[in-house]
Amino acid sequence: MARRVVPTAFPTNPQLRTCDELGAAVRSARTASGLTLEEAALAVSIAKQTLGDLEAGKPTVGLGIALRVAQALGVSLFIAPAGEADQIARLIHEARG
Amino acid sequence: MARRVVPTAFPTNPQLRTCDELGAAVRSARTASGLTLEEAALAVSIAKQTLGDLEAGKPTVGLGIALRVAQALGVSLFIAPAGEADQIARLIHEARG
DNA sequence: TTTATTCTCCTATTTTAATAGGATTATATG
DNA sequence: CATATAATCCTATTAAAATAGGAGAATAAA
Repeated sequence: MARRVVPTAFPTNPQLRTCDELGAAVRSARTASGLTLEEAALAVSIAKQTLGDLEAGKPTVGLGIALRVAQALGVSLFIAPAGEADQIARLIHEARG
Repeated sequence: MARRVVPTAFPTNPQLRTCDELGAAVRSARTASGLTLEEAALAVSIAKQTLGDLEAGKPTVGLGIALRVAQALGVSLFIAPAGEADQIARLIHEARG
């Protein structure tokens, strides 16, 4: 009789350009692990509203919080000079089949 | 007789874990393009101090600002589930020779 | 359809980010 | 070494993030 945490899709595009994309990834990772917003927020020591904002793609969230939450929930980030971007995006895409 | 913008190295580790790493990448990209802190800050419409904070790895900088500056200066980011992290890191590393 | 639970809003408060301007420090170059 | 210039470090002000707590809306599942 209980509503469960609803799984969402991880973004297919490997390039991270916007806050929305990071938010979607974080939400996907959180729901995949079955944690509620409140549980996850407690686990990373932030307010549930802040985590909600991050998942909603609000650009106002602090960079440190965003990186910490991403890592804690299982979202990995990568960095490269823009010149390598296309090649890397292709590599990741291919590696997924 | 003038001091020029000093080039710095881009982080070798493709994985983005900390604010410091993003800061180092941004600084590397900025200096590579020969822009001063003030010029670059003006170009992306933020205060020079904020850009300085970002490059110094301060976690307090806003996520939206960080992503916007990274993109504008030529730093590309990628995102993936943690399960793919090692494989992707290896791919990027190999692609660089 | 009902219901337990999750998520999203809302308000108020406190903390802190972002800014502007300028002073100081550091250092690449001549 | 001398010095022009970039980066850092101040101070003060304004704007906004982060928080806590709870009310309301949405919705999986029985």
